[in-house]
Amino acid sequence: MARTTDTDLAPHELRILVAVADAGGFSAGAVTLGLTQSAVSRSVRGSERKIGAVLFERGRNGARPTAAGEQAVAHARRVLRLLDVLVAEARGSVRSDAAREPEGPLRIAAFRSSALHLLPAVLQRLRERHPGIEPQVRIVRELGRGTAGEVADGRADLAIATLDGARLPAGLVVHGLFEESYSLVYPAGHPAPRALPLVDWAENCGSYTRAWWGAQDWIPGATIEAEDDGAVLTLVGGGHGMAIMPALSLVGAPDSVEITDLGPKRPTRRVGYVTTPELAGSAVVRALVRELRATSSAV
Amino acid sequence: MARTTDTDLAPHELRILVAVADAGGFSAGAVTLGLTQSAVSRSVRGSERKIGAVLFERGRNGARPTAAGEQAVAHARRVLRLLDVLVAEARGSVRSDAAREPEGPLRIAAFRSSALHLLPAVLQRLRERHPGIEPQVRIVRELGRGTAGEVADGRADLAIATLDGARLPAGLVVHGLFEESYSLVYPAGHPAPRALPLVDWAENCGSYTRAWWGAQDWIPGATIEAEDDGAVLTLVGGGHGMAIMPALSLVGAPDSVEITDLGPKRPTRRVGYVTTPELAGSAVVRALVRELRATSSAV
DNA sequence: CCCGATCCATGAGCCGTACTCATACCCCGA
DNA sequence: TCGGGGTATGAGTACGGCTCATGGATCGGG
Repeated sequence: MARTTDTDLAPHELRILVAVADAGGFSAGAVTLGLTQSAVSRSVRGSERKIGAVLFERGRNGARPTAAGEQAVAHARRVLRLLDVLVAEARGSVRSDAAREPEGPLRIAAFRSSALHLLPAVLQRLRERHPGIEPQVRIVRELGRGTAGEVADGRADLAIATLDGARLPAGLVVHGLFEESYSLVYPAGHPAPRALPLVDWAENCGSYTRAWWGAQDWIPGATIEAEDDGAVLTLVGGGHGMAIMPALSLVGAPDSVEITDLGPKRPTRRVGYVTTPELAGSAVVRALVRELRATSSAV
Repeated sequence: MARTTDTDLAPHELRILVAVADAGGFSAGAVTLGLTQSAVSRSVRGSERKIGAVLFERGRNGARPTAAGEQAVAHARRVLRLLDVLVAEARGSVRSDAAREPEGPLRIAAFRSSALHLLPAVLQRLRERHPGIEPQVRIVRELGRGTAGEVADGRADLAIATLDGARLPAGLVVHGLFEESYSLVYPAGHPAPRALPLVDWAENCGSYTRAWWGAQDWIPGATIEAEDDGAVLTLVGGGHGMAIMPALSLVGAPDSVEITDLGPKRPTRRVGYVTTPELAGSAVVRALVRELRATSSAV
């Protein structure tokens, strides 16, 4: 005798859950999937009945996941990804059992400076060795849950992240790659850089420089807030201030800025990668990690 | 415009793949699912078309998975399990946001001595703390791919395994729990135990004792092959031989045997657990691992 | 050698379900 | 009170998956 209620969620139902969560509403989710709002509404109700819990709180403007909904959506992303891997690997294993080339899309979330100054070399090596892999880099600001959050939510397969203890990506795989130092940057030839206003940007307000500043006997007179590290560098180059910036942001800095070491007690930050446990073993992620490590150890 | 070919496998299709692989044929798989052979045939063809690879070799009596089929079936089991976990955890998170009780089945593959002498204490603690979890222990001989193979193939959620480097469970999560020593066991009061025949059992032919034997200046005169470590202990207790056995197999050994340490260069083996990346983060597996570690560190 | 047994494949038809369209509902702000 | 975001729901349609029945291959035994 078959179970009276079919309890498992079909892939398209999972996709709908994810789309609704991402889009923030049934109607919006419907358009991203090319479906009708009606279909989405029915599907979500069906999923909720199967699970036995309300997954979305319907409100005036859109729908927001409940606690159970958050759970379900996060899991749904993983199931969908695992299904992709299933198909890709089974498809791949048709050619040769042992030495099979990793191939397929690889979604990378990276913070700005890593995407500009670390990833290009990595991806070039990756492309040379595994032309079948199609990396997709998305620049994500290292704010809030940061790049690791993209992985946690299933929107990326691997994140290049700064590893401060604050962000705790429970249940994710985290590995350090290298530690980089912060340096003082100021307009080339400026006689008294410390008198200049400090140029900072949102992502840099982390725990790294706080402690260092606390130990200094001088504080900057004024502070300028810039959009990102690139803008900071431009401002400093234009003579509008000085900044404390990590090495990655200073790769390829123009001649108009001068960089000086901050001495043995300078602030540092660790850069590493974050991925999900189930992807850590997949061929594509393994290939990328190998190149990441190789490139990073050369830095 | 929708994708012209629907590429994802529905749960029932995955279940059919698993059933066919388990039953060894389309017809046999059909009866285990309560379906028609016709339905199974169509479904498998559909899955093969979606994946783009032949998954089963149809033969005279039954069907056997191809290389791609093995891959697909192992993945299918894992996807199905992950779907179960999705539903269970989302259902569980309906009661309270923070303190949510893990619940649901938890399939454990363990080798004999660990199931007899390690797991009972672990499962008792687990039951006390998480009464909603339903552990199912299956004893698997540590031969071939061993208990870890059960996890790799999706037939168990967690394996208690001996961690010799030989078995390489690529893509799985492996953690050590403790290291245990081998001891010499012989009939109590026997004057010359080394003159007795060596009693051994199939699973013990691992790499652990090999090296040690090579360094010894004596070799046993005869060897008796027993079914498992329990039988070995009985034979030794009956005065029919002596044996080299790991500590777990010697828990609760009868008074009729005497155990002596083999000195500082005695052989040892590592015992640990193996699980899949996607389950490593699930509440049920996490709960079990916690008790495993707690119990093991007390050993 | 043919016969039956035992597999899988395939054609025809039924039925559930997942979609669309259209409409109803609900709540808020102007 | 009405309009404009949202979601829910009724009616009708299309497709996919199921069963039944049959066909085709392959082997072992009288």
